[in-house]
Amino acid sequence: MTVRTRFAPSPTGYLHIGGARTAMYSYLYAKAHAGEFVLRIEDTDLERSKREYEEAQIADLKWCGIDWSEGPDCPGEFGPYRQSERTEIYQKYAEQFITEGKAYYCFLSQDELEALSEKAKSEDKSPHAYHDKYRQMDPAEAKAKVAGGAENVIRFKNPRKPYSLKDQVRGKVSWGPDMVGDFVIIRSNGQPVYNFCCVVDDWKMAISHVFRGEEHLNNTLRQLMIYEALGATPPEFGHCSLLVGEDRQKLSKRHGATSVVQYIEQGYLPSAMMNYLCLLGWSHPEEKDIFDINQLGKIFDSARFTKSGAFYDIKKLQHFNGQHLRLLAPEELLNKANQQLSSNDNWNQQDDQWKKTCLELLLEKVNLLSELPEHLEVIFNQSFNLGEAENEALAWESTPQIKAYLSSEIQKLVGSGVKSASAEDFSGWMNHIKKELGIKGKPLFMGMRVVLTGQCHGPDLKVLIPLTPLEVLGKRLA
RNA sequence: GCUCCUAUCGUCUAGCCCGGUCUAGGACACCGCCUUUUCACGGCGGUAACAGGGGUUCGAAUCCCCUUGGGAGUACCA
Repeated sequence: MTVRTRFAPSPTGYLHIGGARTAMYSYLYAKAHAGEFVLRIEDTDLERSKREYEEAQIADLKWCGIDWSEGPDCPGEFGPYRQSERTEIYQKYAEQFITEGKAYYCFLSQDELEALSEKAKSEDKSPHAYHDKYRQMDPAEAKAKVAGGAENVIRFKNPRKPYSLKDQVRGKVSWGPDMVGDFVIIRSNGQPVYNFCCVVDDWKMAISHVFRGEEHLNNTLRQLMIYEALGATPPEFGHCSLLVGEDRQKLSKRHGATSVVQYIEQGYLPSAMMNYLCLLGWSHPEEKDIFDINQLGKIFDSARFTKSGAFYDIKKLQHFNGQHLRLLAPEELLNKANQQLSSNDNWNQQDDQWKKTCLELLLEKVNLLSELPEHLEVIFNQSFNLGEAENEALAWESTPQIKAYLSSEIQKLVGSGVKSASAEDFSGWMNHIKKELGIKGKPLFMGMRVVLTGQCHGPDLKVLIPLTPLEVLGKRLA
């Protein structure tokens, strides 16, 4: 049997990092088993679903490096891949359930429903205890009522018996007979409800393995009932641990940046993002931490999922990003940096050789590409705030000599029409200061640094100075 | 309330299924040292955990029970 997994987002917002993670797990699992991965859009909530969100989520998924062989944008033999385009299918099975006595029409109004829930609650019963008022109604009578135009929903007739499941991550999970009531499968507007269409789709699309967040664990009970009513064999389920915030609650917008777009904008690398997310709820058999998820291959199997919720730690993500950044090939790094710095004139005016040298110099200082502009300041900044350490270095008696010498040297170079100093120029200056002025050690290095950059620390001077325009150097000395 | 899930350093986790090799390993963060005549990168080292209580056993992080904590679900959302 071919392994077929799927990711089934609702287009009601941007792709969430938790969604990206389960999508990745499903994708990796399919890849590990030479299977197929499909994308299905769950847009049965007409009010909240938007086509623009569907497009955005597809773009975000692609950015993550996740690819599918079937989906709304590349239909296969199991289509259509949008639930809003599959209503007749759901309708058909709902009607089948009615004729088989596995579901029934319910005419409870919203108000009645609320009153019934209140009543159940006050009697210390489950809220759904009285939602089955029409369960025993004569089917012919109900049908006539529907034909007469009475507003109705279709409720599934709970078999009221225990169910259990062998979950790929949780092991055996079981439920007692009255955890849920007779739940709605078709709304009064004719639209099917999640638990129903999810099952018919997973079944009709021949999905073999379902990986999703733990918040769906209890839904699985309802879904198991529907599989049974359909006479279908349920897929394997794997309910992954939740991503949580600092308060240990399910990650949501109030915890900060939770959409993958936000990380795209902040200049994170997809490889780092996926690597980090992958390790939040799964562990590498060889305890590797930095890796390319696409090289995982057969290593990715469901046995290594973690059961408890994982705190989403941006600090650690940043570390992963830094690691992946330093692993990038120079060409690739240049491309990414060009994207990140597309509006930075100082950067755009330079040639590729300059940029590459510069990146090599600055890379060790950043975890994020978006930190590059501030580090570029050490090259282009013309005014600066002197701190305590800088003032101290400027007050050394040797520093004014260095400053005077360097000023005249730079003046000379400018006069000769050169735009920047060469590495030879720089070592020449250093030798002169050492030999002719007799300054060495800390006063030499720190003196040159503070006079040329206005700071006591920063990147390697002998690489930095040739990158810096003489014009800037001149202004700083003045 | 009810149902389900869950519990190893501050955080992510390895180990648990198949008890002894665990004076519990790695990573982030933090601290120190080395490297760098600066900062960072890198290297080395340090602080730091088996929720509690009962069993079972010669022996338990590992098996069983209870307690406590945390989370999720309880919709005509997904």
